[in-house]
Amino acid sequence: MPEGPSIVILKELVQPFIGKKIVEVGGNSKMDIQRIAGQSVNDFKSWGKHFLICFDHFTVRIHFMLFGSYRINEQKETMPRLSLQFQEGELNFYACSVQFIEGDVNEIYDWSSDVMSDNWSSDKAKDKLEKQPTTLVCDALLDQDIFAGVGNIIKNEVLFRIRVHPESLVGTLPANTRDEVIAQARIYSFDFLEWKKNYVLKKNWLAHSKKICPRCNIPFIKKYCGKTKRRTFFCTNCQLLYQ
DNA sequence: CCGGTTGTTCAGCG
DNA sequence: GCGCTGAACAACCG
Repeated sequence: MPEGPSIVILKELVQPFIGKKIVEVGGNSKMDIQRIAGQSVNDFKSWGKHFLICFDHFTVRIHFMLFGSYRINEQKETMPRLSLQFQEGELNFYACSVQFIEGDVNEIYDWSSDVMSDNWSSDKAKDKLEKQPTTLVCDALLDQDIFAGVGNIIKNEVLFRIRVHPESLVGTLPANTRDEVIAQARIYSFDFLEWKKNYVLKKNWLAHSKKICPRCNIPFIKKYCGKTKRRTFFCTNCQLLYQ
């Protein structure tokens, strides 16, 4: 569920609810979710892993964290965190974080840092990377201020694809390699989107959760890398370490 | 059946 | 105030 492309899929699936009025609200969120009742959905947006439901004067931010899920016109056995009933159809969110954002969402979110956005700016990502040369590239890819939407799977796959060791220093990467990190963070995310839509995402993993490097046929290293200490799979033979 | 995780925030500590 | 660590959250897969 959680990585950026999965949120883009959700956004596409809920398009029929745009402009529709919410007639009833339920769920066990501790936020004041009843204020949503009677409101009409102006738009659905996404920023990285954030799913945004926009109303006239406020926006509901859903973050699925690690375990969150949703159902459209269906229900799960468990109590939803937030349930939106429309005249026709319903939207249910489970085990997620629900937050309210007041005012204009365009002033709060920088769309240029979302790798899935039409407004994505690789130049801004480059500027941010240049400001933190001692950051490990595995940590940089997970930094939502730089690559909003990139998660642990995308991180592992991008680094394998461009043959970069996860513990390489951002500032030591050759310029063209650094540019590949930035370019593939976006390109792989769109590959992820298409594969996920076609239910072939896992089949296309080359590194994430794999035991053997498909290029070298030697065992991958599995290590909890960087200050983010997330599971990282890499090949010490074909992924070059820059330090 | 248990262990681990596509994520983030926050308290506590030195 | 800083960075680091661990807990908390809570669902599903293998």
